[in-house]
Parts: sequence; C-alpha cells; structure tokens
Amino acid sequence: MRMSEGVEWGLHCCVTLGWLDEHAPVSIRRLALWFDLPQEYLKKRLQALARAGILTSSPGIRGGWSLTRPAERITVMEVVAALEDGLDLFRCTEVRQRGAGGANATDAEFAETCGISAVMRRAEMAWRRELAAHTIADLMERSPQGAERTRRDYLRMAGSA
Amino acid sequence: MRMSEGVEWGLHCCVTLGWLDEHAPVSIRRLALWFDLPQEYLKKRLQALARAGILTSSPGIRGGWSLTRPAERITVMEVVAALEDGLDLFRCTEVRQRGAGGANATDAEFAETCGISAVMRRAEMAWRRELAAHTIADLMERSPQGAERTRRDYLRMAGSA
DNA sequence: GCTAGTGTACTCGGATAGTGTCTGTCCGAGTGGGGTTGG
DNA sequence: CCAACCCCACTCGGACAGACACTATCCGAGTACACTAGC
Repeated sequence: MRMSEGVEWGLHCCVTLGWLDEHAPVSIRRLALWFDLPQEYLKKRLQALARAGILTSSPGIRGGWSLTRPAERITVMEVVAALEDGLDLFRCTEVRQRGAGGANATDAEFAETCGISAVMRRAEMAWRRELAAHTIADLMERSPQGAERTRRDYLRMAGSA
Repeated sequence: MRMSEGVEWGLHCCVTLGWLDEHAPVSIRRLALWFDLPQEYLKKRLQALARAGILTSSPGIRGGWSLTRPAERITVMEVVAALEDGLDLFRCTEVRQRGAGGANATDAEFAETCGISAVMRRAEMAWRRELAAHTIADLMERSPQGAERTRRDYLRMAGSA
C-alpha cells in the first residue's frame, strides 16, 4: 500500500504555483522542466487537480496553470483526495458475512458495522484530519528560501528556455 | 491507494483465532472454509503474520494456527504492519532537489526535511497511533454475538468437515 | 506388549500466472495571442 | 494605418504500452500423530 507518486508531484506543483502566483499561468513544460518530471504524465495529474477545482488551466500561447484560490484556502487533504481517486485506504468487503462463518448469523448482527471496519475508519479519519489541518500556504511559508530561490531561478529559466 | 485485502482477512482470522482459543490450533482449511477465502493465498498471509511473531503454526495432523500472545497484547497496528510490507503510505522522493528547481539550492536548505514530507509523516503518525490504540481483544469484545456464534458453528463444522 | 513402519492431514517455501493500478508516451483536436500580409 | 489571416505554443482528452504490487494456484518437501505389522 503506497500512495501514488503523483501526489508528491501535485503538492510540489501547488506550492510552486503559489510562489509564482504573480507570473501565472505557468506552462506544463516549465513545471516539468523545473522538477525533471515526465511532462505528459504530470499534465494528467494536473488535469485531475483541475477537475477538483484546485487548479485552472488556460489555453493558448500564453496559457498554463494557476491556483484557483488563494493558497490559504487549499488544504493538503484536498490535493491528496483529488489525486487519489477512491481515497478509501481500507475497504470493507464484509468478510464476516461470507462462508460458513456468516451463514447462521441473524440480520441484526450484521446491521451494525463490522468492528474492524470501524477501527480502520477511525484511523483514516485521524489521518484525514491531519491532512486537512494544513494548507498549501503552510507549506509555502515553511520554506522561505525555497520561495525566494524559486522566484529568482524561474525568471532565469523563463528567459533562457 | 488501497490497502490490500489480505489485511482484512488477517484481522478477521486473528479475531476468530482469539475466539477459538480453546480449540487451537485451527487449520488453514477450516479458516478458509469459514470465510470462503482462497486457502492457498490466505496461508501466505498467515505466514506473514507468523514471521511477525503474531501467529504460530504447528505442523502435523493436528496442526494449525493460533495466536502467540493473549489478544489483549496484539494491536491492530501490528497486524497491519505485518501484512503491508513497507507500510509507508507516503514516500518522499525529494522531488524538490530534482531538475532546474533544485539546481541552485544550498545544501543547508535541503538539510531540513521537506515540508510536504513532514506533513505527510504527521498524518501517518496519527493514523498509526489510532491503529495502535486498538487490540484484537477490543475487536473480540465488540461483537459478543459473533463470538458465541463462532464457537457454536465452528464445532458443528469441525464435526462434519 | 512393544517397536518399527506406513499413512494422513497438516505446514513451509518456491515457482508461476492473471489482474489491476500506477506510470509513461503518443496522437489528434481545440484555443488564444502575436506576427504577417494585403488593402 | 488597420483588418484579416496564419502560425505557434499551449491545453484537452483518448488510446496505448510497460512496470510493479496484489491476488491466486500449484508443487515438492518436511512434520506430528494415529494406525498397523511384525517381532
């Protein structure tokens, strides 16, 4: 069970787009160059973020990607949810009802949720709560050096490439 | 990102083995029949739990599987960790250091951990903490009907099959 | 009666194959701005 | 000088292929108990 790598890419891109807000929109080519990521696949991930209302894309020769909202109002949870389709870490398949073990149970017993499922759900909620407690703006503030360097080097790259 | 189904199976098996403690060991054939699961693959999952010191297997005609410890001292976290190899939901690949974006950074900047990685780690810790707070015994107590029914029907099944 | 041998029901570990998701690439189609051409 | 046109860099969405983990099955080998055969 590993989270898809695209989540990391998406978060870095959101932070970078936040830093480069005044130079928005940023093209996928430059973003891919910036992080040395496969351009076509990264595009797919950003499209997923667009469908979730986190990013906007503008077509045309000066087009590219930008945040739809101020970074203070985009939680890490939203980004993760947009990039991980189902988002259910644990999916209860009601094993308890299958086979000889579940054959002679009353309906009442299965009416209440499986204890295992309940514990898993609690844990997932704790995980989500933590992710929802942090925003893209938090991540931007966390690395002021990165912000400065990104703005500086991005302009240099934009000039040459 | 979905947790492997074997985790659910493993937890149900641990709870069942806890309930059937006095009839231990329980053979893999009966466990697979009990939940209508593929016997050979379930065996592999239980072997993983044995490697983690959660279950013991005994060979021979009266052999089978049993818990190594009282259910009060087996946490859900342990079972999940044993069945999910890596267990790192999020794995930081240091995207920030790659490409043009990381080219001109000082070493000092990358010395401290990536903010994204830190947030993810916090969330994972919250998840693990919740899983570690519950034991197999908790799950056993949560469904007294299941306990009674399991003991009753298991004996019936053991008699016929 | 005791011992050795045999059979059975289990476990262990390796080998192999199907399936689904994640990763990655390619292509045709659409769009907006800028440069060019013609009046 | 102005307007119409064309080109370019960008986006969108679908199609497709490879890598990898998860799921599933099969097989040979080892082990403990029960039962049987022979002394």
